[in-house]
Amino acid sequence: MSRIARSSRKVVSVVPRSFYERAPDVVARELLGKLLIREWNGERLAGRIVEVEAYFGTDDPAAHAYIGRTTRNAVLFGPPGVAYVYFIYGMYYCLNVSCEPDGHAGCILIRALEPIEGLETMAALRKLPSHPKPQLLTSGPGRLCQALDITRAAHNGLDVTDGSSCLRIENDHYHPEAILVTPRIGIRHAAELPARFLIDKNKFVSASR
DNA sequence: GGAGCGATGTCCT
DNA sequence: GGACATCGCTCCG
Repeated sequence: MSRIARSSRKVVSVVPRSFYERAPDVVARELLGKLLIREWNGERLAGRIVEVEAYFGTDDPAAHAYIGRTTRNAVLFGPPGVAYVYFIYGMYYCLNVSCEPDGHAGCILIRALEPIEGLETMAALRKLPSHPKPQLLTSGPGRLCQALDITRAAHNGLDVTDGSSCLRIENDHYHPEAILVTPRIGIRHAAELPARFLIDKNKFVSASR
């Protein structure tokens, strides 16, 4: 059985572009459990994606793509598997990944991670004391961008399907046991649409308001 | 532990 | 000029 024991250690690989070339709700559900990797000053920061939201294209009143293509949201209309980072409320960044084929808008908002590697560095980047409650590190879209030092200037337009990218998404073949679907959080328009996906019973999903 | 609110930059009308 | 896919701090029970 040693042969099985060896092969049970699955290969970790970057999630390919074809994964993102589909509808936002499909991609969102399947992104749960994947790893977000950030190479920061030679250190590897990593977290498991435990909460996401799907944003559709020009038909979705809550989506940035709703108003049509502009300089700010151009990434959404480009190829899939690209980071869309925007600045919100004068203080925070939010990380999305574009999906749908090139020319069609759509994205996934990464809302929460379960921190896996580099927790002390994340705490420092969040300006929290050493050994904080880990839930404070990456539970929330603004928080996780701060914890991984993700900014619009550095990361908007970055290819997350490139294995050499400082920001990428990998698959270690973890499968969530149960997934919950709820309405999206913090939006005015189309607030009733069930497009928020989260891993059931995971302690690192963001608190809803 | 929950509701209320202020901070603050960027984009679009 | 106003909206905004947020967060952390108050104040109150």
